[in-house]
Amino acid sequence: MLNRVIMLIDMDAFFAQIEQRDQPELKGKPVLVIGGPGKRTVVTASSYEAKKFGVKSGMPLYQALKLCPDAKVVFGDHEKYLNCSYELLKIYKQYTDLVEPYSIDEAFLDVTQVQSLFGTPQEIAQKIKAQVRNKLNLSCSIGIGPNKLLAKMVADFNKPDGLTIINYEDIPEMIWPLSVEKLFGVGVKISQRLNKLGINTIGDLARYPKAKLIDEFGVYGAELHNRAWGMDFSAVDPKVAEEISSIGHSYTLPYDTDELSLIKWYLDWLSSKVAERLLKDKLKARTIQLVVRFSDFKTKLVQVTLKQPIETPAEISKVAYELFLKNFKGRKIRLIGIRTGNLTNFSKQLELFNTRSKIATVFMLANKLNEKYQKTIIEPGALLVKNKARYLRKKVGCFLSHHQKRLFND
DNA sequence: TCTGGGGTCCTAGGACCC
DNA sequence: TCTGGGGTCCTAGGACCC
Repeated sequence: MLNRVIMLIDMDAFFAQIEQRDQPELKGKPVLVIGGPGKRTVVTASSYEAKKFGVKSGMPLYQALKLCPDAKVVFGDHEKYLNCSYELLKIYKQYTDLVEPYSIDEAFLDVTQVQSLFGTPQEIAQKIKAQVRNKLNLSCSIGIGPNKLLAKMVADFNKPDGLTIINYEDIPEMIWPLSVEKLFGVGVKISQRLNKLGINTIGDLARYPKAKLIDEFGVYGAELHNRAWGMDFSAVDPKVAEEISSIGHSYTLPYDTDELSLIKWYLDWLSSKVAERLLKDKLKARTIQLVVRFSDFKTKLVQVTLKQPIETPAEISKVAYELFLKNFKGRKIRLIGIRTGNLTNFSKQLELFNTRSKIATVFMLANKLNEKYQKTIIEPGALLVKNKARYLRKKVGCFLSHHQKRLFND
């Protein structure tokens, strides 16, 4: 098989860099980008000048300011960063169709097939870096490897403004000395368990008997072992990022509360934010999750899956509030959130209008009418009426097109 | 002075259907 | 009279990533 050439492009301190670009007075200074006001806010991004003091993203702001008292604190502008992210993707797509956005500031590119057009992997990377610099006045770091895993791991090597290439034969020298939590998929919990087994570096993991890892971690043990050997066969897939599987919002309250009226108010607010995004993406949701974090920081999640998908703020909030009353009433919470899943694309449903079964067509028509009048004109029960065609004709006859009438009369 | 907000994927057990 | 196995959907929890 042809050796693949995969790139991971990772923006350097993305949010902070954009702010330094747009506010020249911040250049060369430690900058902390935060999400919002409040005592409980954390650092979402920090400039390299701030990182030197030990500031990391996710750190509470008060803590970061202790480490770096002179830092400039800036409110993040997520929309601006998103737009910037789109501009970056446009640049990448000039080089290959195989661009997989991985996060707001990272993307994988498969450049295997475009080397005859744009040069060696290194030359392609340099061209992209120059273009990002010239067009957006931003710097990025690029990792190049035979698969996504290795490309991603080495992208961090020479940050900022780095360019690192790795081949399979470099794994013992470049990857194995790294501590095991640097391996993609190894977080706090798993690294603790690995450490207990005497596995501290990725090399330790690679040399550890695979069978024993499987005993300890199940199938994930085999996966970890493969990763330690730099094995990853996953493709760069431009489509993965297009399919949204859940949409949610959450909020950490300024102070812990068990007050129902307040909780209800926040659920209404969160529901409207969720509904707004559902509408924008023409989606409806069947599963509603309520997320709650208590004063002791334990987080609970309960969910319900409905027969029919919903989309309006009122519907979502009602379901979430019922979940709250049923499960968490009377307990003090510090965070509340709503996430929706089991999403169906409403525009696609409409496309199916002509090929759907009659009953589905009736349902959709009923839904549309109910929506139009903001109330239930046709109840689901009506659809079970034996002579539903006549029933519906009587009720909504004047709205039916010729085609629809024929459907009902059949 | 405690620890954000946006996601994804995996697992295990129970319900239900065939 | 005693007893099945596979598939799918749902819930809850856990781990991870940026």
